Amino acid sequence: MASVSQPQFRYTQPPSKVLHLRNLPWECTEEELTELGKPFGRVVNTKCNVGANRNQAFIEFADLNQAIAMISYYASSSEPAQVRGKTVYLQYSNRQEIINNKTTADVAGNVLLVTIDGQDARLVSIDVLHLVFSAFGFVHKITTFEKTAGFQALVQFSGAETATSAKNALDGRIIPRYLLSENIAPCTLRIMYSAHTDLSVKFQSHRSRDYTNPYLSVAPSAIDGSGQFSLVLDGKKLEPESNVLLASIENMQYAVTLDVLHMVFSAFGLVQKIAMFDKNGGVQALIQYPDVQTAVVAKEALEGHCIYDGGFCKLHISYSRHTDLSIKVNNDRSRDYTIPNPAMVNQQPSILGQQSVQTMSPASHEYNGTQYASGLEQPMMPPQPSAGWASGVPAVSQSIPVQMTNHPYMPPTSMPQMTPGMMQMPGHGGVPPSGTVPHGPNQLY
DNA sequence: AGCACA
Repeated sequence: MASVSQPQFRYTQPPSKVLHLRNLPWECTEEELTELGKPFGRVVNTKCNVGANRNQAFIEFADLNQAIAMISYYASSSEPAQVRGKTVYLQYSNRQEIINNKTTADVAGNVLLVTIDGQDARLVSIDVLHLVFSAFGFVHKITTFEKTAGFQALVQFSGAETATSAKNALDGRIIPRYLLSENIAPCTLRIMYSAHTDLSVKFQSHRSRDYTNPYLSVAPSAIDGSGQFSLVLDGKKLEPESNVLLASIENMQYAVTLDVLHMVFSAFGLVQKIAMFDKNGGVQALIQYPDVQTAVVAKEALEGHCIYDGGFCKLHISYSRHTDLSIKVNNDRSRDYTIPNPAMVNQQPSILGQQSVQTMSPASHEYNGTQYASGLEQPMMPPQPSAGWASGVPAVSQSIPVQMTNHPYMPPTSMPQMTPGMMQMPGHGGVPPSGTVPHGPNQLY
């Protein structure tokens, strides 16, 4: 065998009045260390939260014999040294004194270094962090990053006072469950002071935010393929208002056709163009109005509502960065309604005609995601749109059987005419009498 | 669970 090289660790240390402890709970305080050493002598200095995991510590006794007493005691004790129920391992330190560089982590500042602990720590969004810390004062900026210590965030407050109150209240606590998805494991916050006083946030992104400057440009990485912002700031969408809306459809049990979208969005004003596309396994659409105001009203009215009863085809709407869509071809997925197209008009009703023959039971035509992709099969006829906003459908579409649901939306300014029949539709089943169908968009003009 | 920001 080769000669014995220097062992990485020496298992017997020469005595020192400084003891090295490991396997401590990270919450361990200097007071607890003092308590632990007190029975054996006078503790003159301590240092906790040492090491990358902050689970090591040092205790310095006034006299070497006191340190020896403690080591000897626990060497033969049946009860191990414990802090907060955790067994701690101790040995002589290879240093002779504790050097207490009172730096960053100990000195109160306006910026907190937050470590998020837990299985799913990195699933905690910056918005959740913002919410949690905002309880203690205005949060100026947040940055998040990954280090060896795990998923961390720097949270900037106005001053050390608010930062300290947040630290005192949140250090060691878990993020309230109701702020996280049910399937996310508990996340604990560990908080120290950072040496920073002002974070530099260049972009609004999923990793960093500057709440003092909402109009800071958005990181290119945060803009998706459709030119859409996906950020949220203070619970509000960050993107500026636009005359073009991006609608994504959640829980799409039924195929949503261009015509259904046109009908729904026409309730708030002239729809100039619609483009539908597949995104992340779902369907999204860009809907263009002539002006921003109409789009704002439509967004406010439709956001979060379902096209069909039963929570089907829930709409999520945000503003697009687009102002004018370029529709290259009029087909079942995109349409420019500003350009009269006789050929299209002739093609289009055929789709509606075929679909209008019978209604189907909802179960018989669940959206399977392949209907569009195949290109061979026409999207099947969904049950009639039935959500509250349909009350705003223009009079030309009044043959649509509209049901008033639990959350009827009344457009704040211009409530379109209601025909008596619209109000009198019975039931909430979402399945219309057979033979009813949305009018083709061409009839609106 | 192994020595103090490298």
